[in-house]
Amino acid sequence: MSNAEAPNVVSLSGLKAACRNCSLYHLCLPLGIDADDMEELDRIIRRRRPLRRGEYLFQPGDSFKSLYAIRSGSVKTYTPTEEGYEQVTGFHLPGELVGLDAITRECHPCAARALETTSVCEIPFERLEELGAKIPGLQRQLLRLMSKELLEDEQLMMLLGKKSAESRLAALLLGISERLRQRGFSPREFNLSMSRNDIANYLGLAVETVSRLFTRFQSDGLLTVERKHVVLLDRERLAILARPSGGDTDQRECRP
Amino acid sequence: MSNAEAPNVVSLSGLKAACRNCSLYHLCLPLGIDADDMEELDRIIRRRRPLRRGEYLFQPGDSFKSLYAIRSGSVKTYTPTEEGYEQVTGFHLPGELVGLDAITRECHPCAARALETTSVCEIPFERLEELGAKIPGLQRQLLRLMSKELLEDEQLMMLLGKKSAESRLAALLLGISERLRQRGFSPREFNLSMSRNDIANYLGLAVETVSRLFTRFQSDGLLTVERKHVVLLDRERLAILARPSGGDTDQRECRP
DNA sequence: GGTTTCATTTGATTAAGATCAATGAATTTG
DNA sequence: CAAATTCATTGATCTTAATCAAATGAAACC
Repeated sequence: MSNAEAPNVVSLSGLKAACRNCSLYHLCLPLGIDADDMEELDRIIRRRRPLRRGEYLFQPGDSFKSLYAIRSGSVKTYTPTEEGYEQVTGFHLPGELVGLDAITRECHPCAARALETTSVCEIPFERLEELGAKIPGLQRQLLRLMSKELLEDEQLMMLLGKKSAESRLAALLLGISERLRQRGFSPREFNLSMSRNDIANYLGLAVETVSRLFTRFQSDGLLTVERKHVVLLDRERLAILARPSGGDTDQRECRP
Repeated sequence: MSNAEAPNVVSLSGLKAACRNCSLYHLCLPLGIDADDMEELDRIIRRRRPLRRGEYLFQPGDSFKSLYAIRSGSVKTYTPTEEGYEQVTGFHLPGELVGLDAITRECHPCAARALETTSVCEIPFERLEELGAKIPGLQRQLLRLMSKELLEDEQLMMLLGKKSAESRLAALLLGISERLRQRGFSPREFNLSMSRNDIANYLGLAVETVSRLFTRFQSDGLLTVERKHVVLLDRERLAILARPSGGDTDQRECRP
């Protein structure tokens, strides 16, 4: 996954800010943040050396200082449960923010770990808040991003709550595909940077089940998969699979 | 569930604002919002006639204008999926905010429906944002609340993702218990305002399974249940059940 | 008050996915 | 490069919870 070219965005030419190349930029700019504000935002952002696979962005209990925007690569977040086990809570792709769940407690409830070589921008939260007071659009955008995150979590809950193993994996793949598409990557063909184990853990399935599903999906002509590399051949049919398999819950619409 | 008495809060006496009696108040006040600001906040809040069981606070697709704070009663949120089915995404108790997931899209992705007679405060979001610009503590508190919501969703995801039916129900009961406790209600004894069907739907289980589990929990001496009324007799043991039942995922801690 | 309707409980059977066990491929390490 | 280790796949069996079916209980309606 290389950096995406910026599609139609208003006059970037005068902007020397490095944010220009950040996918997050596309999320901010359309919402009333102009070039001047953008530069100001850019000034508070810290760039860091890229993380290598397996390195931590933060660990549970670390005090919350910054949000992180993924520029390239990918990250998994997970919470260790009692005695060594862990539960993967999310995979984060370029252009996404990590660390939002730490704001309440002022310390990170989960760990964030690079799944591959990953570069991130560090956004010191205090400075972001100060800036937010000056730039109303930014404040609003931050709330919006968090709201979006909530929405995505809800969708995942729906997935985990109800559906068959098949639906879960189909929905995960389509979800990743869609997120990549939104950022200008190919929605059809991509590399799964996470292990089968991570996927299984995330979806609440056994590794073996995930493996079998990939095999089945492939022989059904839905996709091809080789190791990490996936090509979605029939997204339509995958979308059908991703839906509640049959009669889920029978609460038809009733009146107030 | 009747209204809770306010526990130790700083000099309320001079405060004529109705927010004084709202559980949400306890969430706002500790975080740097003083009495004056509070009055201002109070002025933008609209009170509405109580909802009866089954009435909607909003429906999917309704345009997003306001957040709602539950004052008493309870609400379920759910998203209708294709063709009549629904997925319950949350139960909301007094003192909790509903509607945060609508900020991104400016329209509600889910429905909110009263599970019993419920009174809410309507907080027009535009006005709240304006006020947020003036009162830095408020802005911060709003982010904090959203972050908290994210955290709770993550915890639920962990629940749904992985665990046995037993763990799920135990965790739900303990979760409700804890939320009630935080608001000054009894954590030991309460009424489940939602139907078994809602519980099953929320937890991703069949109704029959939920019913059997209640029966089993009761005969194991963990709780007593009669219709809606639940008494948690052994929260310790419930907490053990709520944990990942056995070897979940075997990813031991490895080095960076 | 009695009937209809809906919610809940209980039992019997079935199916989906977990677990156990083993092998094969790929990456890392010395 | 070979050995070691991790990761992925495949097969066989077992467990859990879903599904099917029915009965009972509670509440709403006329």
